[in-house]
Amino acid sequence: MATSITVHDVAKAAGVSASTVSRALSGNTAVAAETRDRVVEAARQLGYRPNLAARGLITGTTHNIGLVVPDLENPYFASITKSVQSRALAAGYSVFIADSDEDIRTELELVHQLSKQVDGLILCSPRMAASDIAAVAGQTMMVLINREWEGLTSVVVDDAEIIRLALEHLHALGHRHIAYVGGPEKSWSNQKRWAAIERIAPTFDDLEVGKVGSYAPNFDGGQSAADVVVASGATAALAYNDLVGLGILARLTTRGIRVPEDLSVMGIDDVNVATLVSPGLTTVRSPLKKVGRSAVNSLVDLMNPTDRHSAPEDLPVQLVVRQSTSVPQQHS
Amino acid sequence: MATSITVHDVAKAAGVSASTVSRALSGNTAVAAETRDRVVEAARQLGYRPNLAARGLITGTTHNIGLVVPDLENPYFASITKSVQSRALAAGYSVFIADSDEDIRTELELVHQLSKQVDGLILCSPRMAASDIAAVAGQTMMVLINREWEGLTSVVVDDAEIIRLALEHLHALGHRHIAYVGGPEKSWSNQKRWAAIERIAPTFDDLEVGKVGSYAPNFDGGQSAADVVVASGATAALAYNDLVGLGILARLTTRGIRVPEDLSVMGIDDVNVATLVSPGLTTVRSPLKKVGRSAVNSLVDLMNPTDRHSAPEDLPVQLVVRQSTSVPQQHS
DNA sequence: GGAATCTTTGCAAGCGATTGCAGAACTCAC
DNA sequence: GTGAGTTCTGCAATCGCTTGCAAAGATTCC
Repeated sequence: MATSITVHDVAKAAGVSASTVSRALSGNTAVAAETRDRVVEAARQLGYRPNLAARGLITGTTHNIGLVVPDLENPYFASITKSVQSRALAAGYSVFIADSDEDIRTELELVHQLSKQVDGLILCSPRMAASDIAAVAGQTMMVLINREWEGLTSVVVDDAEIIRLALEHLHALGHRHIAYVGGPEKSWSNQKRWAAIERIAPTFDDLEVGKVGSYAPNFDGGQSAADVVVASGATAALAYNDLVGLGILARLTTRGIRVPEDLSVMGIDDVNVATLVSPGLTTVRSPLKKVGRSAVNSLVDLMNPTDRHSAPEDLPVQLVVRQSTSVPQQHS
Repeated sequence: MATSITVHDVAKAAGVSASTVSRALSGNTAVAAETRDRVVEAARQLGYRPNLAARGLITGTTHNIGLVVPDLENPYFASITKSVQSRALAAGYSVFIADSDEDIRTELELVHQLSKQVDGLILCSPRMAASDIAAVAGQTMMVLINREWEGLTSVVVDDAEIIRLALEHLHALGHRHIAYVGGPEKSWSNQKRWAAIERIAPTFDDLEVGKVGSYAPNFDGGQSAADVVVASGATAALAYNDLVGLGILARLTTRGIRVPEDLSVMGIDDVNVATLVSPGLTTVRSPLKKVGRSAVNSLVDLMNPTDRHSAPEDLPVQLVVRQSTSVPQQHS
């Protein structure tokens, strides 16, 4: 591989010193117009691109950010990742991606690996211990998604409102016994959602919401949960997220249990696969694109304390009714 | 933010020089066992993590790689991304992610931005012009996925075999008129697949395969294509990929056209959402996880020319029959 | 015991950029 | 023509780390 060209090459070509090249290209300091043109032209001809590592060494800023997610194949995180990447590009940052594969150890490892080569980190649905988060936060700028921690900036969707919308919908349909299919115990969102249920369920007349196990937050988890849901006698299932909902749907179909006639099923998030299935999955939509964008904005604000801060976006959730929920029928 | 600790801090703490710290921690040069222990202990206590940018500056290697994909929300690329990330981590590399959003300009822009801060690049389904690829390849180590270019390493699944398996399956069921629903014109895979069809279709008795338009390689693209497929009079549709297949499925369901009774539908790739729908989508599976892993392995080999090269993996494709294909029925 | 060899360590240079400082060149006014 | 004030540019230091070289100390061998 050809050894890449440096400021010195450009300097030589333009007949100036390296410092002049630096100044001419950065534009921070005054350089004679004629000189600048000569430098710019030389740089263009040689195809010069500054070595960002070297620059970072001296300026102390890499213009890189890191994003840690539990599972890239989960469309929920794929959407967030996509919007983070897109917004970061617009803001002049490159992004390191790290998939912890739902594993706490891996997550921590990745965070450490990344923390030294980025200006800031976005942790999405982190499972790691609060103490570890705090430790890393002391060294690196950090924004949390779907988790809060004192003193740290975070972007969270309103879990309580999600739950309220979901319960309201099911209750309005006439359901009085609902099973909540829980996600990972360590998941902050899962905890928040269950807490919201315990708080909000009593506000509805005659509504009983039971919790069913803890399952992996994906299709397989839903499949595992389905039979337990059926056995619980509930007339509706509210899944931790859409993938779990889809897993339940699939398993029920296999068993010949009709949705929504025999059992209503709801997801949460409205990831883009929720529309693909039939019956379409009723769900509560989280504004994933906004979440990612907002996280980057917050992080950029954090990293450039001098700039004017962008106003925090609000993150509205919304009930999306499809075919997987209906009025409960009497069991035979 | 606390200024991070350097070799010098560790050196002072351990009562040695910076160079000794470097040697003790890297293990490349002999260091007295007792000294090493002291250094390691000091480093551990201080939580020292080397500044990789600084190291990269001198060793000329960043231990970062870049991955460019057209669409992270597409489960096909999500799977590849996940396996690339995972394998890269195991090999000691961090990965930059770049989503070009199917746009050639963005893709080129991202490649340039990344090329200066990585040891190597993986380009997944690049749409960019061959000349641009060549230009970048001159500066940065590079591995291509789903595209070939003279002199460059690439990882490709056997499109001809995919097509052969698909046509064989549909022909065996009795289909004689098949519609191929094309993906993006600039997509190398799409070109290869259609070329394979033109070559292989004639080897089957009495088989006619027509091409239907060019559609976005996603769910929406499939929905757009469905009506045209129906109008073409084909008894089976072979989609450019699973998402297009799912889009077709959804649109047909909406129109009340039964699958597979009225029309058989096949996808390609077997992305992990293909199982979620009913009827399940018949498809030809590409070994996505292996593709990602293999790309990283090749890139690592390229970047470390001295090491023993890993044997190239073979990437077997496989027909997966689900419920979306069957014997064609006579039209009323 | 002394020369030769080996091991261990520190000094200093340098990776590719940025930037404070100071000198050179130029302008302008008196 | 001289001094003051501007502009522009180069020197040299620096960021955090690695590494060639050489010196110092330890060990071996005759």
